[in-house]
Amino acid sequence: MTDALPPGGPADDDASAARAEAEAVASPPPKRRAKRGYHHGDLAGALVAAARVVIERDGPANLSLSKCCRMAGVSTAAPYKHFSGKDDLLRRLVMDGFDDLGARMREARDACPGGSADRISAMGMSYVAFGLANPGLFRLVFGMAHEMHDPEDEELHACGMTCFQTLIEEAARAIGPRAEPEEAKHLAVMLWTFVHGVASLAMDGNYDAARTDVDIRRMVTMATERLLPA
Amino acid sequence: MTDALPPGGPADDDASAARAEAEAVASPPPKRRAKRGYHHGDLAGALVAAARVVIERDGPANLSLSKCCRMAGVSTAAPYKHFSGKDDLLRRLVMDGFDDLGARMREARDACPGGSADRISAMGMSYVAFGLANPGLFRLVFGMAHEMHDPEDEELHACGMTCFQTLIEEAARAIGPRAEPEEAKHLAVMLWTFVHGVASLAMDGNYDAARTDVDIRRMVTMATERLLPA
DNA sequence: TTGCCGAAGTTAGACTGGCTAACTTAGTTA
DNA sequence: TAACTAAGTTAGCCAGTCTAACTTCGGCAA
Repeated sequence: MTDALPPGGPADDDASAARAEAEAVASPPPKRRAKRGYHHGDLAGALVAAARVVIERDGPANLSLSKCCRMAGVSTAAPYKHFSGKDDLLRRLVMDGFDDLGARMREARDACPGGSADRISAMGMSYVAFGLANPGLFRLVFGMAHEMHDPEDEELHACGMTCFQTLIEEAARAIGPRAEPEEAKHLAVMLWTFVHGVASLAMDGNYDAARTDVDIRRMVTMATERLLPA
Repeated sequence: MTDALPPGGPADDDASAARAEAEAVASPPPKRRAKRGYHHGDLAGALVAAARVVIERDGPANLSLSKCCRMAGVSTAAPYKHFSGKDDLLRRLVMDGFDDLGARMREARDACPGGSADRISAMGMSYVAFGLANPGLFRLVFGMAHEMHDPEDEELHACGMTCFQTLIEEAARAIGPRAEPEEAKHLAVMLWTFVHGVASLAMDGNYDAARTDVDIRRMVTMATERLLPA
């Protein structure tokens, strides 16, 4: 991969968010002030923050509850007072991830002065930027999640849907006022598919591996234009 | 996800290949005939076959060497006579995966009577079909592999490149005789990106999760047409 | 034919990680 | 201020990766 990401864009926001979270790992927040002795104050939050750090540093496969515990300075049995197990902690991460991603996409859309095509490109870029800034989380959200979570988990499902819905709305606007719901949905799926492909391949280093100079912004813009119905 | 896959197509070939391998797990091949006593005969092959079964049944995250050992009927220390460790076995799977995928793409291309666009669509469909038939392997090949393998591993890299090269050639043919190498490469990346997105989202159940009826064949054909330069 | 050598198994065990049970600590509330 | 409860702790089980040291067996050379 090469460039194509804004130097002060959402990617950096994400990175600094992760950094801020990293600091929160060891120290509880001001509210609910505990003296940081026997009781942590906000262990659940600290574990989530630690997990986000580990997941990016070592990859989702190498995330262990023990590591998170060590980072938070508690025993390995402590998490079970807040989560039913490792999977439950990961579920929390996935839901937060969906929320974050959705927020960034809406931000990108709202900050875009252009027409529908531009807004869709901007949302696409924010999707890709999110993946590149949080590859571990992204993989967790779209990949591993299905291996371990109940497909009937409606709360989790709703988080993902909220995200997708934003894109469907914009696709409907691009088609025009006479857009049929199914048509907009299909267009949204196609656009989503493309940016998801970009994010996945870029993230996993496959563009690098293919030794090809890929200008992500150019490619997303071009694909959006071509995929939108004439 | 819904349909869009040929009932007798490559997906079934893949499935039956997996089944054949499953049978090979416990019994050594005729060559190098061992009496199946102390010595296994082809433990390396049996472990790879077992891993392919487990990876699809339980997901890559839940693959354990121990499980493979149990399936092959050997002790947990036995694999270390053939592989340097779990990662080394996975490396073998990834290389086999690339080889398989490349072979299927070339088959699809050669079996296609139409023009360039049709051939590219056919290759795309075979890529998606491979992902759907071997989701665990696909995830391993394109995802987890980068978490654990040396980026300098040239042998592994070459396996992936062979695959990608096939698509570049076809992209060049689509552009025409005056295609510049970079142009063909960029087109190939874009096409690859789309089908990779399709495979990833379909595989992980995200189309289902989005509660959208997606006709994969139609979408791949349409996207290929639109993404090819007019 | 025999005997030795090496490849391919084995058992035992160190170490890590997930998770539980039983206990302890300390903040809140009557 | 006593008791209740939330949120920690230690100890320990089980599964998994990997190593060290031992055993088995097949093939080859004397």
